Amino acid sequence: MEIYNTTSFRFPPNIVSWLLCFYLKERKSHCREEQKSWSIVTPAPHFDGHQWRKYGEKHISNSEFPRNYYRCSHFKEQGCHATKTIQQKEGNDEPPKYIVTYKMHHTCKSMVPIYSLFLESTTQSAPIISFAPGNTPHNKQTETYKDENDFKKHDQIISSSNVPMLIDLNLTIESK
DNA sequence: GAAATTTGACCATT
DNA sequence: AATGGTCAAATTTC
Repeated sequence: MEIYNTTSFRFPPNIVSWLLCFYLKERKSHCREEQKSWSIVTPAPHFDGHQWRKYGEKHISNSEFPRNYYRCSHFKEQGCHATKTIQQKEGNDEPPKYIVTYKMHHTCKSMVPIYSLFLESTTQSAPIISFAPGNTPHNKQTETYKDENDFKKHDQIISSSNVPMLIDLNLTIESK
């Protein structure tokens, strides 16, 4: 087994927010089917494993920053009604933070997973998160967490790190 | 030329 | 009338 290439990329922190969404108390209500909208705060509001199409922008009264409106890119072909808004949080955060508010769950099947990220989950089954290089089909996952203990381990690692929640993930491509 | 974004108009709610 | 959400034509980007 010979390593011939190593890539490192910064892992967007909203994944961490999503994990916390599942494992902190409030996640229970946030992730219920009947929940209509839920929000996260993140410095990286765009990467959440789904493709979005911007359809509007509004200035909000008493807000310094405009609010951007996105809907799922598969709205037309697949009738997916998931939407989100992104608005930069007031204050001089460095890096800036954004409030991302989601409405409706995805009903689409994502055709082109960027890093095959599965964070949608029912409350019954444990969520599955898998990372794979772009364009790689799901059977080439490099990491899969599928049971709760796995997740708790992951969660602890994340929780023990300090708040700038950027994780460097080494992607190692190996030959036989 | 297709697909995504920009941007003012338009609409609904209060 | 003010506010926030959506539409859609024009524009930009790939």
